[in-house]
Amino acid sequence: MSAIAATLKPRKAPIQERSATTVATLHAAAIQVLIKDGLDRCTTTRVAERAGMSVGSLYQYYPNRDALLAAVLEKHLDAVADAVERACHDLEGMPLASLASGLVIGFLRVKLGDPEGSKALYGVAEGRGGGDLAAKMQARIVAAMSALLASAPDARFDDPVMTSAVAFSALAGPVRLLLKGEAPAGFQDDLQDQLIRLLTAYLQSYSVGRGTGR
Amino acid sequence: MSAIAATLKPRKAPIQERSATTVATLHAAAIQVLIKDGLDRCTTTRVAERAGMSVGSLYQYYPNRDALLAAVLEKHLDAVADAVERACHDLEGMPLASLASGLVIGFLRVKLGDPEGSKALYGVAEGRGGGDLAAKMQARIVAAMSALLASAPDARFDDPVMTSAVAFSALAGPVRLLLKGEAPAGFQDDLQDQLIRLLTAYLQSYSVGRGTGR
Amino acid sequence: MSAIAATLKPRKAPIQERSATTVATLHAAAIQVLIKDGLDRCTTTRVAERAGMSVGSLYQYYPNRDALLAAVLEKHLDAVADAVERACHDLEGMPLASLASGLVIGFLRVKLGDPEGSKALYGVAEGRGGGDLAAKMQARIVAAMSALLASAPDARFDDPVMTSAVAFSALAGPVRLLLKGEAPAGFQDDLQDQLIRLLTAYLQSYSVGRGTGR
Amino acid sequence: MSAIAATLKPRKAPIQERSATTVATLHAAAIQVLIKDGLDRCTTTRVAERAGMSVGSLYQYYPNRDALLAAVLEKHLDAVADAVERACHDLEGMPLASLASGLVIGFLRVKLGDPEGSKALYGVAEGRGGGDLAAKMQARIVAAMSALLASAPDARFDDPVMTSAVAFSALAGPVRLLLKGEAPAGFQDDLQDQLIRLLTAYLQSYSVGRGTGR
DNA sequence: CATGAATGAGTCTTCATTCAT
DNA sequence: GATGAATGAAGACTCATTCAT
Repeated sequence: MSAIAATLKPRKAPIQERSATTVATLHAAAIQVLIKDGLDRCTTTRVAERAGMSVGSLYQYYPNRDALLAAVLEKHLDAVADAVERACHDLEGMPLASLASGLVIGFLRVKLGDPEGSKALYGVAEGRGGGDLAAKMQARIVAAMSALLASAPDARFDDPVMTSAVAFSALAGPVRLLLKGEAPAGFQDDLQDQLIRLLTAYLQSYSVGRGTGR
Repeated sequence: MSAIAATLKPRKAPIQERSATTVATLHAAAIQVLIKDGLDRCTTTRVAERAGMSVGSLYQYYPNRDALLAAVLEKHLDAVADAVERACHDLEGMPLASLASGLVIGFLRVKLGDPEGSKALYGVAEGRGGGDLAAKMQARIVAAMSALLASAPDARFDDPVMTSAVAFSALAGPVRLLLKGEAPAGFQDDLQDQLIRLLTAYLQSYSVGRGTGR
Repeated sequence: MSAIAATLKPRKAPIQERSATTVATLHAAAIQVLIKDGLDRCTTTRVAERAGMSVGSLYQYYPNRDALLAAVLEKHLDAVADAVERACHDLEGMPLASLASGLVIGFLRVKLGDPEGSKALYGVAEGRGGGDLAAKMQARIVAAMSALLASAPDARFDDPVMTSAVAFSALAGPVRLLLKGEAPAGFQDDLQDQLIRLLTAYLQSYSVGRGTGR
Repeated sequence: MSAIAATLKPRKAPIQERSATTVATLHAAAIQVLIKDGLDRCTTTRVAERAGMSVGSLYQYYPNRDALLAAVLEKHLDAVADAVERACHDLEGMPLASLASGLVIGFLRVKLGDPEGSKALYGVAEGRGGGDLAAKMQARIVAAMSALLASAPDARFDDPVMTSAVAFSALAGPVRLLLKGEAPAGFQDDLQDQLIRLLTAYLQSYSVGRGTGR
């Protein structure tokens, strides 16, 4: 974790119920403002207003604007990592084809569950601290997927970490395209099938009985 | 083109040599500042300073900060689109495996040619106007790739546009990961091979004599 | 009200005492700067400085410089309109000669009460939004005077609105001359008498028993 | 003439024909820009552009922006003074009633001859140097009118300067109202008659055989 | 603890003016 | 003389952050 990242930590742990509620309200408000007004106009005042409290209160929970945004982003990324980890756990020991569809379905569910929110957070992820959080999520996912791949009965991965990182980011690309609204018409309709096909093909290139692939 | 995008147009065409130089200097300066200080601190003053001229001169060529950044981004995206289009042209009529490696190699060459610059521009692409430009690049690339896929002798694509969009964005994902520095150690070493494998596998799932795949 | 005028409205109503004080301070400061430095150099920073507060505070109460100036002007014009309306009310039913002197005295009292301020505001009235406000004041005054003229026992006005508008602006002309310092020496000494004479003569040209005048 | 006013003088006398033409072009351009864009946006560049020349050329004829505007204003005010002086000359020795209508008609002709231009110049007259020029015009007009009043066979003016100053500014008030667009509907139709009535009544209050009036 | 007014550093942007070509 | 690119001082305005109430 970078030196800066330390200052991005929430000021107080939400121990008491009120705090937890407040923080949740703040998160929701931040996302709404992000969606409605964009990153630049997502000011502390606006978020507080949306959350029905004063700026001062916001600063009771976060030392600064970036910390708030980082927290919101982190929550989202954690949700994504959780979903993928869970999927990985459930798919343990299954054949490649199942892994592929299971992972894709799990990933799409989290990402497309709140498309607006997901989209809005891309911008946040570019900013200060965003990279660290994204890397953290990557690491979790790659770890979980690596383990999963290693457990696949019908394939042999010489570098599961690499394969996982490529595989996951390869899924993330098209999803980003869709969420950012830069995709061609009808993209969403076929996306899941195509991603499954993509991932399946990629993973099966490592199938036992197919050679190293190269 | 959206109404806003119109205001992002450069103020005067760099016809005269002096202007051309100035604009080029401005571009270079902007990228340097972007790399060194980040998007938020990439202020008009700083860019002008770095370019060795006054703010006023900057505004002689761009109506506002966003227009400058958009121009820089556009140049980059155009270069990428150019590279991919060129690759597509050269690969016309070749078999799937060749297409895959040709495209990956071409894409990586542009993107990794100036990794710092490429990285810095991700942030710009998130901002106002970035989406439009990215979409434009996407469209060009998808068009070129679609045509290419249709020309492949050993495959039949029922929806080449979809396939192209997925394929390209699937390549873009891992590259972004690498450039943003969120990738695991050693990622870069194997990236090209992995992307070729990924793309080859995906495209070959459409091979003649393999069924529609669905 | 024009579309632009809407953006000239004060940002928050000075409900609380602190706010009221702040606004009043701002008004006073603006006028002082206007007097001392002129319209062009009446910058938001200068006004705030003079008011002993930061620019930010100024913007807490006015969305922009024009709004502040408009508010100051409006207050002045309202005071003028108030004074004339009051005079009109008090003069109801009195003969022409009394109306004339009553109106002139009332008008001069407001305008010459704070000559410096009045003078400084002429420039503001030229700017954006000034016309609307001036027109508003005109309308109020013309309405009040029209009613008054209609009540005069010794005259018959076929077009009291026209007569009022001409009468009032005819008084305003010489006053402006005086305040702007463009008048000959000794102008002020005789001004009241001359204006009374002017107005009396004009109104009495409509006296009953004198014919329509034309 | 104030110290500042010295710097407002045109840089070179328009001796050569080209200069004269250029200056005239510049004047016309300035007024057009003033009308179209307003005082604030009447920039040197815009005026030069409109005049079909470069900013540099503009500065060949005027040392600064204010000098240009002052020159334009002066020309206008001179035209007004000229017109009134001419009228005064023509009306020499005529009775009060004739003076009044002659003056009003002459004044309205100049002012309403180019209403747009006249209106645009009100703003200029508020600015630096405007006051001096206005005062100069005032002085000329008052001088001419004073002489005229003294020549009237049917009246005796104890303070013709005062009377002239009041009379002229009393006419100017309603005209300003009209030009600024702050007048009630139908104001223009009756304006001339009303002003004649106003002036006639005022002057006739000094008629021989009516008492001093006071 | 909550509030929200006050702060003021930091941006963007404009435009009068100059001067090398 | 004409040109118009370059300059940079100056101004409007925003918003993260603080702290008195």
